[in-house]
Amino acid sequence: MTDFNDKQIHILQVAETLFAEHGFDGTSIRTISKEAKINIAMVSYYFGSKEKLLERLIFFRTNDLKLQLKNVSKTEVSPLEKIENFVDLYINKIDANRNLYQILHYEVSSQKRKIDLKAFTEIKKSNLETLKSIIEEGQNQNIFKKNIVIPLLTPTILGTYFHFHSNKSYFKEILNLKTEIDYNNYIKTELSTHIQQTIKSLLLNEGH
Amino acid sequence: MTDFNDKQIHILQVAETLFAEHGFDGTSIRTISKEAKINIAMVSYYFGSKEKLLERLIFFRTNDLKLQLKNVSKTEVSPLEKIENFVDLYINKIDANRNLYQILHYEVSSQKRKIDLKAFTEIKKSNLETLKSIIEEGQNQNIFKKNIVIPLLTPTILGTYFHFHSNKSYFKEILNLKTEIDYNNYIKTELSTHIQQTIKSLLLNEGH
Amino acid sequence: MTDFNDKQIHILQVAETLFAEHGFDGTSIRTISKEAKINIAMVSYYFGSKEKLLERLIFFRTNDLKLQLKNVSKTEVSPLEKIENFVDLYINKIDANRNLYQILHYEVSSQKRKIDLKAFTEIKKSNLETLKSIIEEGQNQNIFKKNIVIPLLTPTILGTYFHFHSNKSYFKEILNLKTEIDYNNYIKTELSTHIQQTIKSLLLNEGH
Amino acid sequence: MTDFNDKQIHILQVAETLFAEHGFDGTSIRTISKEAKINIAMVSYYFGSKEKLLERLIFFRTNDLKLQLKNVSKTEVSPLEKIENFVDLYINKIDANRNLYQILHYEVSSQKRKIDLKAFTEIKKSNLETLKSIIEEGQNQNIFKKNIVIPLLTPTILGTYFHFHSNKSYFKEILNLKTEIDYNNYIKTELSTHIQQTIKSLLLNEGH
DNA sequence: AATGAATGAGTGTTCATTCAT
DNA sequence: CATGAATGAACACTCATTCAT
Repeated sequence: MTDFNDKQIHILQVAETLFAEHGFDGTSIRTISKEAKINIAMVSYYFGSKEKLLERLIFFRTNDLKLQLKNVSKTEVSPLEKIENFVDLYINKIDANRNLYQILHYEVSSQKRKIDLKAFTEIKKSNLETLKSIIEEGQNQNIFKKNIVIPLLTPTILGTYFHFHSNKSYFKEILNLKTEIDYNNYIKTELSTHIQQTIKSLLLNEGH
Repeated sequence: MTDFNDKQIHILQVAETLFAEHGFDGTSIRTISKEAKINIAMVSYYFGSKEKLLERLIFFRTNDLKLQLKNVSKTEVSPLEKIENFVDLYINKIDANRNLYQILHYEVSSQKRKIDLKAFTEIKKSNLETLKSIIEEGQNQNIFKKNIVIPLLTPTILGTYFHFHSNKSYFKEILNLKTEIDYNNYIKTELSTHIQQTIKSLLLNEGH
Repeated sequence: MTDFNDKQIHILQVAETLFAEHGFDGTSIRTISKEAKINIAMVSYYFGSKEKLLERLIFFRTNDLKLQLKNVSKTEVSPLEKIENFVDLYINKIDANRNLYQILHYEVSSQKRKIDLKAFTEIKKSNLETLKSIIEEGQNQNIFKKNIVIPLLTPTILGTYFHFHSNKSYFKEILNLKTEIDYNNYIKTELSTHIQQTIKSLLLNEGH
Repeated sequence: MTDFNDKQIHILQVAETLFAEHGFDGTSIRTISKEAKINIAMVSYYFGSKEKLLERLIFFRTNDLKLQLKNVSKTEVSPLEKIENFVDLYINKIDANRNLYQILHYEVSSQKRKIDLKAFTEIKKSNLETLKSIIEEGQNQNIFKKNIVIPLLTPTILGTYFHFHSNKSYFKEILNLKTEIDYNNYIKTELSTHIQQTIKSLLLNEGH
C-alpha cells in the first residue's frame, strides 16, 4: 500500500499529534478514534493494528522527507553559502515535521518497537554525504578548517533544535516568549541564527 | 519524605533503568516488582502510586544533581579554562545520569505528567547563571565575543550529547563503534572534545 | 429456498470443511470468505447470517443423505446379508459425509444452536425402521436373537466409527498407520469388518 | 502447580460445564465469571489465560482419572467376569466425567488447540494393556475367540456410550425417557447392559 | 446482483490500585 | 510492617452484520 485516502490521512494526522504529545504507549486507539471522530474499529480496519498505524505514519511522513537536501550542494554558490542553505533547509524541515521527529526520537531510543527505520537511516546518511561534500569543497578552498568530525555536526544542528523544543516551557519562561507565535518566531530567527553561527564558527578558518 | 530506605532505593534504581529503556507507560508495576524481586503491592505501598514513584525518582536524582557547577566559576583560572571545566563537568554529569535525563527528556516534552520540575528548573537556572558569569568575565577581558545568546549554549551542549545518545545505534554503525566500551569511550573523548570545540568556537574572539 | 447456485455451493463446501476442522465458533466469516475467495459480505448476502449458513449447509447435505437405506430391506437376500449390506451402506455414507457429521455431532450435543434437525431426525428414524424390519425378519426366521434393543445398535455402529475417527491421531499411532491412505484403508477394511462382526455377534443366535 | 484452592476448583467446575455445553470457543470468560460469580479478571489471574484454564481443567480431571482400571486384571475371577468389571468400571468412569470427555472429544478432533494430551494418551494406552492382558488370558483358557482386534474394542465401548449421549434428546424421544433421572437410569441399566453384551458377544466362543 | 466501507458489540487480556490480614 | 488476593477499568483487537451504491 502506498496511497492513503482522505480518512486514512486524517487518522494519521490525528495519531501523529497524539503520539507526539503523549507517546505511543500513552495514546490509546480509543483516544485516537474519539479525537478523529471515527469508529474505534477503523484503526484496525485501515491499518491492521496500532503498531502498523505507527509504521504507516512513519512511511507517510518519510516519503515526504525524501525530498533531499542534495540539491543544495549542486548550486553555484560559495561553500559557506551552501552550508547556510543546508542548515536552513534542515532546520525548516525538522521544524515542519516536529511531531514525527518527536515520535521517532522516542521510539528510536527505546528500541521496544522494531520499526523499520531503514528508509529513515538512508535519508540521514544521504544528508551526511551532502554535508560532507560541501565541507570538503570548503576545505579544498582553504575556507574551512581541516580537523572537523563531520558526523558530529548533525547532532549539534538537530540536537540544539530538539533540546530547545523539548524544553519548550522552560525556554518560553526564561526567554519571555508569551505566545505560541513568539515561540515559533524565536525558532525561526534567534535559534536558527544560533545554530547557523555555531556551525559556521566550527567550520570557518580564523581570519575569514 | 526526604530519605529513602534501602528497599525504596532499590526500587527507584530498578524503575529508573526500566523507565529509561521502555518509557514510563511502557513499564508496568508488575515488571518493576518482578525485576526488583519485591511484592507487587510494594510500589503503591512505598510511593502511593506509579506516578508518585516517578516523582520520587526525579527528586531522588535531582538531589544528587544539586552538587552544583557553581564552584567552577569561583576557581582562579582563566575564563576559557572555566568554560572548559564547566562543559566537562556538565557532560560528565549528564553522562552519569543518562537514564534519568532520558526519562525526563521524554516526560517533560510530553506534558502529560504534571510533574513538579521546580527543583530541576532551579538547577538549570543556577547553571545558566554560572555560565553567564563566566562568559561575562571573558567578555570583560575581551577574550569572548560580545554578541552571544547565552541561554542557547545549553541546548547546544546538552542537545548535541543527547541527540548522539538517542541515536546510539545509528552512530555506532557509521562511526564503527563495535562494543559498548568503544561507544562510551567515544563519548568521553571525541564527542566531549567536539562539544568543547563547538562552545569555544562560538565564544572566542578571532585571533585568540 | 431449495436450490443453490454454483457460488453458494462453493461457499457451503468451503464452510463445511472449515466448520469440521475448527468448529462453528472457531470459524469466522472472514476465514470462509478468504478461503472461498469471495467478498466478505457474500455470506450474509446469500444466506442471511452465519447461523443460517450452517442451517443451509445441513439442509444441503441432508438432502443428499435422503437417498435412503430403505431399499436394502427390499432385496431378495437373507436377513444376515441384508444386515451386512445395511451396515456397509451406513458406514460408507457416514464416511463420505465425515465433515457434516463432525459438525452435526458437535452442534447437536451442544444445543446452543436451535438448528432445525427435523429432517435429520426423520432420516435416522427411517433408518431405524429399516433396521428394525430386517431384524424382525431374522428373528422370525429364528436366525437372530430375540432380546435385542434395536435402537442401541445405531450408537454401536456410528459410535464405533466416530470414536475411531475422532481419535484419528491416537489410532494412527497405535495401529501404525503412517499415511492418510493407510488410515482411510483401515477404515474401509478392518474397522468396517469390526463393526460388521460386532453387529452380527450381537444378532446371531449361537450355532449359526 | 498441582493443587487448586477452593475458588480455583469452583472456576474449573463452572468452566467445565460451560465448555461442555457451548464449546470452548462458544464460552467467553465473561460468561464463566458471571456464572461463577467471580470477577472477570480472576480467570487470567488464576490460570494465566483462557487456554491455560482448559489445560488446567484437563490436568485436574485427568489426575482424577489416573486411578487406573489396572487392578481389574489382578483380581481372582474368571476372564469373563474381569471383562464385565472392566467395562462396568470404564463406563462408570466416563459417565462420571461426561463433561470433560465431551470437551476433550471436540478439542481433540479439532486439533486447533495444541493441548498436551500425553497424560491422557498414557491412560488410554494403560487401559488398552489391561484389556489386552485380560483377553489374552481368556484366549489361553479357550473361552475367548482368537481373532479379535483388541484396539477396536475401546471405540465400541466408548463410541456407543458417547454417540448415545451426544444424541441425548433424540434418544430421550424415541426411548420415551421423560426425565433426566430416566435418562441417567437408562444409561446405567440398558445402555450398560447393551455395551456389556456387545463386547461379550464379540469375545465369547460359541458354545460357551 | 454484488461489494467495499463502516460499525457497535463483544473478545481475551493487562493495568494500577485497594484491602483484609 | 508487609503482602497475597482481588478488582474495575481500560486495553488492542475481532466479530458478524449492515448499508449505500
